[in-house]
Amino acid sequence: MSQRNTGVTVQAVNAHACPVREVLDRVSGKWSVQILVAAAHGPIRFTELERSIEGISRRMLTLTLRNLERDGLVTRTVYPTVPPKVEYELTTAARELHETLQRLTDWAERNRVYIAESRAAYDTEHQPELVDA
Amino acid sequence: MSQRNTGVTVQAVNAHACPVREVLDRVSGKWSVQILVAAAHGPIRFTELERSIEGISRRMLTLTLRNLERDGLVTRTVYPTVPPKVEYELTTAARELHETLQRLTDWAERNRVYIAESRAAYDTEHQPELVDA
DNA sequence: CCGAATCCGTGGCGATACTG
DNA sequence: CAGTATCGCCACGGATTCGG
Repeated sequence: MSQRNTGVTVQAVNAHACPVREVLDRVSGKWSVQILVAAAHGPIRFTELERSIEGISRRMLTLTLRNLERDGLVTRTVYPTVPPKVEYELTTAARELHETLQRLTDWAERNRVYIAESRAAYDTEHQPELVDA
Repeated sequence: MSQRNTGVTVQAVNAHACPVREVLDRVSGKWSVQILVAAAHGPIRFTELERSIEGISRRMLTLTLRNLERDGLVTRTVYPTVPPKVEYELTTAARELHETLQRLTDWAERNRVYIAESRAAYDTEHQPELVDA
């Protein structure tokens, strides 16, 4: 729909080039991963997510969930009870993604110290402005 | 601590919690991954990177390289020749990261169609604004 | 050839308030 | 309980210009 997309905004241009970017774009959000992790154990309710994630706002929780749902990574189930109840659950694709992300976690933990030291070293040499003056 | 933590800006709060975020934060940049990929084959010069990446500006190439260098992911070697020559090379840590990222690529390629369809389906149901008015 | 410095637009995200 | 709507900040990144 809508032939006149004046913007095209990356997507078509970039998407084909590198599939990694595609993944990263949808995981690089500030909260996406934490939601995936929090929901990894099984179906979880909105408020439970909100409390288990610490620091997330209602707004961002909603937005991120919507995006994940849109990408087919979570399913949203509404129970029309008296106090509304909504459960979110990871799809198969998301669970596979979650596993893959754990490889990254491993890497991060193995290299965390190394990176920290690298930074420290770099910052020491390249003193911000030390204008010895 | 922190008398006036008007912002605190993530970091201290988030860093410890999830190592994945740490990785993502330094890979989520628009160009980081592409640089890692481009430099995966071996040492590569600044201008070579600039041309092989397509669409990157000099500024972003420099900035991203600096960050990667700071994190100990690339080494920067300057040859004080007449026309300056600078080569960038991945460190061991970066090469391991690069491998890990390929798992993500695999996932992306396996689920690319699924995601596209999910999006299409979602966008069809949740008609943007169809305000039938 | 390899950068650094400046200006500026875009959008991700937080804070707050309102709804069914 | 589970959202939606509105606002405003600011980091990311693009364009351009200057320098060794």
